[in-house]
Amino acid sequence: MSGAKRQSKKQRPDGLSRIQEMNRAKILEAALGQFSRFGYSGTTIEKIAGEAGMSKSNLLYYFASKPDIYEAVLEHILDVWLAPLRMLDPDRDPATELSAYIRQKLQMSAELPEASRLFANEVMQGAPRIRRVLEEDLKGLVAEKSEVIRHWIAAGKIRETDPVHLIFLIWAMTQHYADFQTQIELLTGQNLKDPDFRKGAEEAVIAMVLSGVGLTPGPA
Amino acid sequence: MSGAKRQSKKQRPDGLSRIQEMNRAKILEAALGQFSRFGYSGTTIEKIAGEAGMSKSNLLYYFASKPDIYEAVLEHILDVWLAPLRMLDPDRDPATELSAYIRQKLQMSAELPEASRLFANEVMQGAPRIRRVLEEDLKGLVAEKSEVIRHWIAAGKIRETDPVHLIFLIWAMTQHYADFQTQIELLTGQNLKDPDFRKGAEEAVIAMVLSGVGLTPGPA
DNA sequence: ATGAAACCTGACCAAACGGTCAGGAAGACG
DNA sequence: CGTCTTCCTGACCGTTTGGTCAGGTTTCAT
Repeated sequence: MSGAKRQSKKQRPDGLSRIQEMNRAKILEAALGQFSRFGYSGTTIEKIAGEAGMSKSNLLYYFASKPDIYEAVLEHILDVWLAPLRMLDPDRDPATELSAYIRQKLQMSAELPEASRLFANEVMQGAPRIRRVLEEDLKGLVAEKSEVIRHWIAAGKIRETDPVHLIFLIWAMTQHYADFQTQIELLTGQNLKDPDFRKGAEEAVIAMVLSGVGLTPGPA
Repeated sequence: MSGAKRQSKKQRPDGLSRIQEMNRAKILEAALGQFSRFGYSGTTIEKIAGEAGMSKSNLLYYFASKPDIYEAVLEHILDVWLAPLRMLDPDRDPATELSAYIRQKLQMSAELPEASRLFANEVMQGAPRIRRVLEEDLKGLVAEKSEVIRHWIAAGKIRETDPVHLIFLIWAMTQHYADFQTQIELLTGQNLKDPDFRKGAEEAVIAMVLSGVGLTPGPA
């Protein structure tokens, strides 16, 4: 009767109760940690539950099955993961855009290395659950951004380069710092969370990419 | 009594019988395929046995346990995997050496992508079984080859660059084509086994690295 | 040939895992 | 307060998996 419908609890349409929202978030976070470290098969729902501070039964109250959890985590991450590439702007100059893109990708590797590893894991196993997204969304996105790069080439702003390889190599370099974090730590004692090391990585990747497309590292 | 000891069968000291040699090889190959695709936990010894054309029981006659198989595969691969880096020669010119190194790494990604993926998998899970090798052998090797690069810098042959980042980025770019083979295939329909694509990858990586260290791609 | 060692098999077992279920505790609303 | 829904638990179950074992078959040197 009162004007606005109360939104505190029990909404079927879309919203979740406070408890649901909290617990689902805790589960997804714990699941990301486990799946990224131990892979799909190496992760048990009991460990996820433990990490999320609840019982296995309770976890199964929120997610019906293990595949359900895995897919939820994957979906939850994919958007974030592809966001930086979407921002490549053909109307700004390539040095700025490429530098910004690399910095964003490295930031993600620094702040969400688990996401990078989960994604790598999924792809290495043949991408059984994200084939569709890769074939459709990602393929389209890459085609679109390849066009941006070709546009820069045609305008004489950067050297002739294969756009697709360029994109792959930027992914490779930036994600490497997350995926091989352990190895990097063992060899250097540092990772992207050390500001100095991160700066070194940024400079190394940016220098390589910019000079690779025929741009001098340019002004500070 | 007879002068030379026969070597056909039953030698404890080191050699294996023909049957052992053959079956162990078949197991290791099958295990590489399985572990690299499904990870450690996602692989069952029964599937390995099936792939190797023998029964689970028989496989366990050759390797006492699953960890045993895994470690054997890993060890079997590590030498091959690190070989190219060992060959970096300070006395030859950097353009030749770096190009050759990149080509060798890409060749390995083309011919043994499973090995690359297995290695990546192991490292992503925290390198629990090859920590020692990384901390000792690989760390030493990287330090040694960093010195080579510094030597080139000091001699004015290449631009000032952080040697460790340079090595990481070469690893990243070359191994990416093996580790993310599925994604690359979904996006481009090609992989390193296509001669054209491989050539494109070689050119892209070499161009990027050489210009990254201040060398023009130079003569054909 | 023959006997011993090497090779192989199928039946079996205990532990771990994903998932179910009946029912109890806590929270929201009249 | 009462009651209805949501939230949570522990016991339980079927399957899968790594590994064992007793015994059979092949291989090979003599």
